[in-house]
Amino acid sequence: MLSKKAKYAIKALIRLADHQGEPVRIADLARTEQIPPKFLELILLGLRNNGVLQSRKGKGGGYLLARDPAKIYLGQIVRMFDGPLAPVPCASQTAYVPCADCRNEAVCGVHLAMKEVRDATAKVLDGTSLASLRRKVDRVALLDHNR
Amino acid sequence: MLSKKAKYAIKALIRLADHQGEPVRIADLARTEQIPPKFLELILLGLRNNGVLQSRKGKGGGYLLARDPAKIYLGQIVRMFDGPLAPVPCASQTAYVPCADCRNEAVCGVHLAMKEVRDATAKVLDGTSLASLRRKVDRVALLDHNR
DNA sequence: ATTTACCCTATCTATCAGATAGAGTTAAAA
DNA sequence: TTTTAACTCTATCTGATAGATAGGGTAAAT
Repeated sequence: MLSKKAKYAIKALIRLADHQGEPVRIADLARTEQIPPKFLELILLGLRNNGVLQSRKGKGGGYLLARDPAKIYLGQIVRMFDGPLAPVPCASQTAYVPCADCRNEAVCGVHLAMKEVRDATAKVLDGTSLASLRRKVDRVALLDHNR
Repeated sequence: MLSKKAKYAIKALIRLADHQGEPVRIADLARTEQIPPKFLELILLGLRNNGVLQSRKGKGGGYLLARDPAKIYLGQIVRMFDGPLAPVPCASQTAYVPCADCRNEAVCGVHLAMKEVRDATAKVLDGTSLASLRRKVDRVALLDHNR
C-alpha cells in the first residue's frame, strides 16, 4: 500500500513541475490538491530535507523543485516515505535484511517470488520521472478530450 | 509490504505441495517453517475456508492442498490475506474504489503510475503457481549445489 | 471411550499512519 | 525598522491494525 504521505508527495511534485522556477505556497498546493495543509507541510519539509525541493522563506516564498523534473524519479519519492519497494526485507536491493526464519535464502520460494515483484516494481518506479509522468498524463488527457 | 500471514501462508503451501495427498499436521508445519503454531492455525483455517486447502480431523489428520498446485496462484493467496495488489484503491482491478480527492482520474499521475505498478505485480503473482514456483526453486537449488 | 487434531471466537499489545498544534525563524516589503 | 508572510521544527493525539496468544468446542480414528 502506498501511504498518503507518498501519494500526496507525488501529487504535489507533479503540480510543482508545472510551475518550474515559480515558488508555490503550501496553502495553495494544499487547496488545489485537497491535502490537509499541516500534513502537507510535513511532507514538503521531508522532500526539502532530502534535496528534492528547495524553499524560499518570507513574502513571495514557497516551494520549488530543486532539480530538473526529468531527474526526479518516483522510486526515490516512494522509498523516502514508505521505505524499500520490496514486499519483504530479504528481497530489497536498497535495504536488504535477511529473514530470521529462513534456513537457506537461495532456495526460498517466498524470496524468489518477491524478488521478482520487487524488480518489476522498481522497473516502473525508477523508470518514471516527474517529466515522463507529465508527458504520459498529457497524452492521456488529449485522448480523453477527443472522445 | 507482504504481511507475515501471507508470507507464512506461502511457505506452508510450498511445503504442502511437497506432500501431495499426505495430510500434514499444523504442529509439524509450524516447527519446520518456524511459525508460531497458533498463528499458523489461523492462517491454515483461512486457506481452508477459501477453498485452497482441505483438512482431515482426528488421528492421522492434518492439512493438504485442495487442488493441483499448478492451479494455485500466489496472487490469490496474497489478495486473501493482504487485500488488493494495487498500491492505491483507484488502481485496483479486483477492488476498485475511486479517490475522494481526485478530480479526474483519467489524468491523475498517481493513478497512472500506480496502475503500471499494479499490472507489473499482478503479472508476476498471478503468473506464479505453487508448481511453477517449486520448479524455479529446484532449478536454483541445483545451481546452488553445483557451485 | 479416549485420544488426536482441527475449529472458532475473543482478546491483548505494540506500533504506526494520519493528522493537528503551536511556538520559532527567516526574509521580503512597506 | 517594523511588519507580515511564509517556511521550520518538535511534540502530541487518536484510531486502526498487524502479530500473536488463549481456551474451550467439535469431529474422526482407534
